[in-house]
Amino acid sequence: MIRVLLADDEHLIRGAMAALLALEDDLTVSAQAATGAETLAMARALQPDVAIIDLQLPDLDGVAVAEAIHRDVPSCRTMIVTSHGLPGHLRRALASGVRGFLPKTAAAEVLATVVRIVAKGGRYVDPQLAAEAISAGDSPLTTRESQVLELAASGAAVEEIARQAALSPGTVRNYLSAAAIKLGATNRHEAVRTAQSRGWI
Amino acid sequence: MIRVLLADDEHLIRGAMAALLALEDDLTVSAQAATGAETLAMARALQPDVAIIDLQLPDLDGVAVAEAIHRDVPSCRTMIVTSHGLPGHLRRALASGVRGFLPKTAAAEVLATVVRIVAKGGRYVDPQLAAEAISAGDSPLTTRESQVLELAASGAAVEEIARQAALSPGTVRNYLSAAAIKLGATNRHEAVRTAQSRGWI
DNA sequence: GAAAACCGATGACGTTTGTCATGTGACCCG
DNA sequence: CGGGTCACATGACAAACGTCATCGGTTTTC
Repeated sequence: MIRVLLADDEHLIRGAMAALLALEDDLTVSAQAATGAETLAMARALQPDVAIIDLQLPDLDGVAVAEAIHRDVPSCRTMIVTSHGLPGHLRRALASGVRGFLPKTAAAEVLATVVRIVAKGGRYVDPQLAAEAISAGDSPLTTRESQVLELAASGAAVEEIARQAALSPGTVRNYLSAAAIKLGATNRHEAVRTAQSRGWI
Repeated sequence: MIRVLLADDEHLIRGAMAALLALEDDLTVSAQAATGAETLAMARALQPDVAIIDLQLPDLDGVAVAEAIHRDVPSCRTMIVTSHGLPGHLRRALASGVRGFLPKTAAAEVLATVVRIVAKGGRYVDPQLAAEAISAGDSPLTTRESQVLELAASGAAVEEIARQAALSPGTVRNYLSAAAIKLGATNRHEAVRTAQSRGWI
């Protein structure tokens, strides 16, 4: 029997997925969590075989939770499910040892299959997403460009960004300009949207 | 037996919700749809008792689908489920005759209950969301302010917005300025974010 | 029928951006 | 050790933006 930990902040969805998994004879949902901290605590306490983690959790990023689980509960394999299938997220997830990556647009039937594959130590990535991730390539932005662009994502003015990043306003504008050029955008806001759509910030 | 039509573009979620509803003896999921057009076609063909519609569908807005169903299949009651519980959406939905409104953060147990209430002709709105909708109030933006702000949401420049809205650039700036003031924002981008967070655009 | 909104436009103003040239210092790699 | 990349900064200029005053026309409302 494969023991599953289910983490998703949307209660309705979490319950629905539990119902879906309950249909399988060889799987059992032994715990559910709504936040990253809760997920981690339950993984430690119950040592499940597989943790299914939503990428968007209120406190922590799903990938960060997975990383923490790998560190604290090495026997527990992890897989990510997400609404927004962004190449950047997939890249980050795989780099941190996540074994399964499934967009919520995937067929309902595959969920149990992927859980079994992951439980056995295998890997599964949604084929379409994998293709996108390969064709999208890696982020062309430097560390600082990413950071500044991330701060710009909230719509803050240059001065505000400069304060938060402890940089001079002129430097901030340079970084934003460089990022926009690399992303083929005509201004910072377009650049923010592009970077977000590829999961680079 | 209450016959349910389930519409959600995320296959995994749709399947999971179907599994959840299948646990109830008095409910049956008679059809599933992934797009607005599909939903409408199935509602016409099968005349279900209740349609559960996700707010975000690839082609049409969930509320628009509900409206079309009310027109074409008056016997079918509708309810909306959504990831983002925005007051503006709730307002729009209720105005167009939707009888149930549930954020996906609601408890899984209530789903079947709400379906039964709606099937009987009753209404159900998530209490927390209702409170937010009341306290948030209605949009202070005029038609044109909303429209221009919506175009600005994509990060387009004033000239681009002016072209798309068939307005002069100066007029666009006036509307954006007025909208920003009404929303207490210091620039258009902050205004866009504020308006989006309240479901006003 | 007047007042109050809203729509659309223009011109002017100061501020904020985007862009470019240029410089310094740190670090890594061949 | 030298070249390349990155981080950070400054100064300068043109373009875009935010704001305000003001105008005329329509619709809604009291």
